[in-house]
Amino acid sequence: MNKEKVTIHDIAKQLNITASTVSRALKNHPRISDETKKAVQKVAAKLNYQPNHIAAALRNGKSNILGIIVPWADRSFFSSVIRGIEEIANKSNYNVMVCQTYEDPKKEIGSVEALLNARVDGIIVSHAKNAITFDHLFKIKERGIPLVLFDRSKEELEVSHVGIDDFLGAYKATEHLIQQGCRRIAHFTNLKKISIYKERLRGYREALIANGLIYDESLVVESDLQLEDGKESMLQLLKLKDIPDAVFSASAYGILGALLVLKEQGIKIPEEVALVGFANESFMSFTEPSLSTVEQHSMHMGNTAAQIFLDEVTESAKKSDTPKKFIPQKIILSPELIVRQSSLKKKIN
Amino acid sequence: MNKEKVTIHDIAKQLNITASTVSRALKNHPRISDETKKAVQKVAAKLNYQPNHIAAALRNGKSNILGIIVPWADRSFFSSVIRGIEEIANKSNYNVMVCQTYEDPKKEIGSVEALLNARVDGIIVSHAKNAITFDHLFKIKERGIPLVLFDRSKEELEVSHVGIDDFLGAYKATEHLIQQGCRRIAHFTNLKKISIYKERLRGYREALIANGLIYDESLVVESDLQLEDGKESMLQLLKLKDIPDAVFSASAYGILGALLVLKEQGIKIPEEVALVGFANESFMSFTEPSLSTVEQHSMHMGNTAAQIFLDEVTESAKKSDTPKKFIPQKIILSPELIVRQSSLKKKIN
DNA sequence: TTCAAACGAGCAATCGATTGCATATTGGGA
DNA sequence: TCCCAATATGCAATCGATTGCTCGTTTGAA
Repeated sequence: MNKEKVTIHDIAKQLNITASTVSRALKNHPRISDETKKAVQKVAAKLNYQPNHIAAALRNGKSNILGIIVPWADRSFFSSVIRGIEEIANKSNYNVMVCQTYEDPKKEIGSVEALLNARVDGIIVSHAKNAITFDHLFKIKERGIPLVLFDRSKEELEVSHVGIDDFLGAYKATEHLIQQGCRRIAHFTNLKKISIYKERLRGYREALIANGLIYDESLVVESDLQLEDGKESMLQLLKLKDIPDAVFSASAYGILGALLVLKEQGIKIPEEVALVGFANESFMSFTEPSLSTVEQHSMHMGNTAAQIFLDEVTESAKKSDTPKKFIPQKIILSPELIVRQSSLKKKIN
Repeated sequence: MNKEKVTIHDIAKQLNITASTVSRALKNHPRISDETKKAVQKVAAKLNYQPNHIAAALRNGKSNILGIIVPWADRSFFSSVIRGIEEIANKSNYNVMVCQTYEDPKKEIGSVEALLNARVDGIIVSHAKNAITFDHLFKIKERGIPLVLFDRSKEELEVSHVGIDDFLGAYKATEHLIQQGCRRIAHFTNLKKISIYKERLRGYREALIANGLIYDESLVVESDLQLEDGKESMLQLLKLKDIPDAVFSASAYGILGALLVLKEQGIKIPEEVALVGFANESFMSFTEPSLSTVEQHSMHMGNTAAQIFLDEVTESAKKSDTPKKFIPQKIILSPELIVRQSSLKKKIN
């Protein structure tokens, strides 16, 4: 029933010492005697004292909260990254605050605002695909708050980033399709301002060329890469005189859309059209046929992003006599091709 | 480059007024002249002033953060609920802080601790299935912080709760299977301490009895209801002399496990075994055949939970001369059966 | 003309933890 | 015995926003 707040002052009063001493005792300050420390701990426990982090945050200028902004928290890619971030952050006593933008640039700006207002100590972002400006991200940097981007990045931002080698992932995927005997490989892409899709497109293209195939623009379909977009794109491809014998989508939901359309039309996968997606969403192993895709090591990506953040805060905590210019880290993880039924024409012996 | 913090004092200095006035002006206090208000707003904008919510939080004793604890944020049920909560909470200027427990009771206790330390203004929880004690939840109540449970509840807690009518959902699902001609209907359940599974089991049982079928314990399989559990449970059922002609699972992943096993064994769905799950995970419409299930109106559940929270904070904000005992609200939403291929033996005309 | 009410803004305390600097106590060496 | 150095705490300011109370001006009604 001790309904309300127990503060260090209450503890101090009980022991006839000051709050300063209590504060130091609780933080195991070397100048406090062991005797006092024990006494303080005992009383703290007895009164069920809970430190007020807000007060500490105000005084210290840090909240021990790490902000995360993602388009969707329920995509398995993003949720794994979040989990990876939490794993590392929690160990260093940070809590995370997750904001979803639902790919809406306005919501993204609002989220940045909210996190900044909550005085988070750092922000990890994978920005909305159709972001128009990046002023809000610049703002974070200007405020001196560590900013780490993952997956989707923006060169101009001069900020740390962790992603996968999108080019390589796409290259591997495309090459795999070629090895399976496909010759007219279509690609679903998104041509907005973010580099990952450009890189995937480039990987696709280079793989074609390296294998003596031509890069045919009519086989490259641009969209938002969601489920419905994937369906439409596939329908569009089916209207061609000469339909493709494979589709490599830069997204998971995109390839799912293709799969649903093909099944509806009674087109055989992978015999007539082979499919490979990008990102390892859980549903991809449950579809019929199961979907080949490019695994992005999302959990590890989260770990890495969190680690970069931690490095940056501890770095900026050091009083830098030499102002030491900030060098953003760019970390590129290696993707892995996961081959499932949707692209396996040949038997593996 | 105005690297650091602009405070109301900086604004005050520029205008030769005091911080009090600035504070009031920004909050549109009636006792401040319009002239002053405009001047303050102008300077605030010019200096790019960002209010420090932490300071306000300390002073006001409220952080405007709403904590959410869920087992998984990437299950579509939970992520929809979270979205529903955010929708309402954001409108009232609350930010949410989401913690995942991964069904681990220890993590759940840690999450409560973390949220309490962050001084959240309320906590909305769907607790871990295998929770052993509920002391941590009691603690929230004792601290006078609004607590709302959703989906999974705990009677003893005397706390507001929003859920669906699990009994009815299960009843409908079971009755539907019976109408489709199934006579030996198995059930996947979880017999831990939470009532939702008990209610679903009861709904299943009552539906059987009401339709003149017997309740056969050997057809009720208990597990953790995850994907692997579903597989094992199905395998177990297949060992019976007389295998069931339908399975109704109290979870989505459980029924998916059943589906995968049945397909592997070449057993036809729904002809030989019909399937119905619970909770509308997105993958359920992509499987082959697509899976029938019970929709829980998750977004609406989130809206409701957030609304209850808002009601409770504004309620407790009123200085209650009459201490007015707290009456927890219990809100039960109505579930909806979604019939897909996995349970549709008869043609619909 | 007079006085109280209405109005606008300032003062200073407060929220709780933290921390640089000052102070008090003790002990040991010269 | 004296003095310096540890050692253990206390003092008071600070972080930034908020708010009850006070004080000086206006304004309008009697």
